[in-house]
Amino acid sequence: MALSMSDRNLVEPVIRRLNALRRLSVEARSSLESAILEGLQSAGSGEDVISEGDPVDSIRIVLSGWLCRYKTLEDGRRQIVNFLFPGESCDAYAFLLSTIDHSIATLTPAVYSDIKRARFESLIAADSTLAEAFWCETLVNIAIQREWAVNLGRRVALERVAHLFCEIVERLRPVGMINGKSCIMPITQMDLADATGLSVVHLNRTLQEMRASGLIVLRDRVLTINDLDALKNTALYSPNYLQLYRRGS
Amino acid sequence: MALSMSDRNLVEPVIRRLNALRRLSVEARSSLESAILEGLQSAGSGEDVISEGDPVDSIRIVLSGWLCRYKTLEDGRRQIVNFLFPGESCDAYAFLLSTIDHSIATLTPAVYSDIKRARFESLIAADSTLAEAFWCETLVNIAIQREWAVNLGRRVALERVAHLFCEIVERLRPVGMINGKSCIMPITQMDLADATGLSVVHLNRTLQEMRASGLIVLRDRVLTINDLDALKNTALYSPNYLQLYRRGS
DNA sequence: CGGTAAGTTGACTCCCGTCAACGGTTGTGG
DNA sequence: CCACAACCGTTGACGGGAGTCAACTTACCG
Repeated sequence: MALSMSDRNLVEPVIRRLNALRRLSVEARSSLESAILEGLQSAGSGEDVISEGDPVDSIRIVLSGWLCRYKTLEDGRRQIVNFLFPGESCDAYAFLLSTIDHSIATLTPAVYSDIKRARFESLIAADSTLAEAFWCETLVNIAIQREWAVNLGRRVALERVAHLFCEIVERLRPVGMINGKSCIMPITQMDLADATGLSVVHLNRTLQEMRASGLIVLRDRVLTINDLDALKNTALYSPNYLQLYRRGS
Repeated sequence: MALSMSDRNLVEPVIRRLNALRRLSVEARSSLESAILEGLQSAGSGEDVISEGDPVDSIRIVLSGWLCRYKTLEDGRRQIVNFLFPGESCDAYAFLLSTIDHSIATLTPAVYSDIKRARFESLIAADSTLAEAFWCETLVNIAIQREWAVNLGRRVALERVAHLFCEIVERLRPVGMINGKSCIMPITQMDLADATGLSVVHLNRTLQEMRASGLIVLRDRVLTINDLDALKNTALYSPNYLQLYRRGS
């Protein structure tokens, strides 16, 4: 696959994200960039990137598009347990276990990099800071996962959807995907329902309610939040779990 | 603190658990045992071991008793996001981030070991297999966390409680805390409610229903499951996420 | 013996799921 | 160019699962 300038632009948020977790050396950054560009993949919308039970032998890094981790019950009920946004990596180190316990799918057309285990291991062996940065990302992911449990277990529908929107905004911001008070919301209401543990019908009604009260504007796949503090208040949102700041190395 | 034979017996499940994730050398096992015995702590029931926002500078390993990870909303709603059973470790490597996003509390009187960061780092630096074993535990924890999201988001009350019981049994079994078809259930219905995202009243009614249909026997803090397969069926339980088997090293 | 925590039950309410129908948009093929 | 299907969003009607409030019992403990 030929490299283009736009590919390079896609890689930049990945580096920036990891660099925010652990300051990376110039060499680490460039070797990471090379590895990412080598494994470039693209996928259409609604495709499984990896399925529950598959053996894990590579890691993936999202460059553009939205993906999700999800699990399904025997009878078809689906729960999205997390989103994967541009700049985020999936399952670094997951190959330490034998198989994967959940599936990952694209929710939009997406570009990502698939880095084989051996390649990844040599990458992190050469630079312990890089290894730590990936581990930090994993740890932040557990924290997000915990907050999702709180969201699903203890918030009512309105709070739940509000909280999800707050989190999405805060996760998209550092990768430059927020324009002023708006961002693109490229997924369906069914996806949002599966992420919040609601039925599609009730999710739709909750969105209506949020529109009516002026909490959000959502039209033509664009989400606008005029008063983010108000949204955070109704969500009982507390940002500390996202660890959006750097720890002293 | 003087060492006793019973302390040694408590450490054994920890070693066994980690050894199941990665085969440990004799030296690794004994150095781990020493580190654990050095940091021995005990706590009464209902005590916070670490609170949300605290800086993290040590890891903890549970030797006896039940603990939980939980988060609370401003208005007091509590969600237990995971349990910590004997043999399990909390937050190995969590010090890579700055502060902890949730609290950990004892649900029963407990004995655990508190190993300082420096001690832990020298331990794993000396043996990479040990380091990997701890990472595997962390990865299994994420998988459990994901399954909890599914449980809270997509199962109804009866399925939810049934699933929790299945998981508890499968996690207690490898550390020898299942006697035949029974185990001790040392926590209150409020704890179970907070773990399943239900109100205490509704959890109580769900337990009644499970008792009436013969799915469980729960009396005097003893849980008996006569037909585990039946329980798993009503829970839509799929065990793969617990990774209870060893991967080829 | 009083006080507190845990478990249980009834009554009532309402949030949310289910079922169903309808409109708008997109894309596709005849 | 139009018919048709498929997908998505929306709305109404209805029912039931789960929350809330409150009272009562039992056990335990100082």
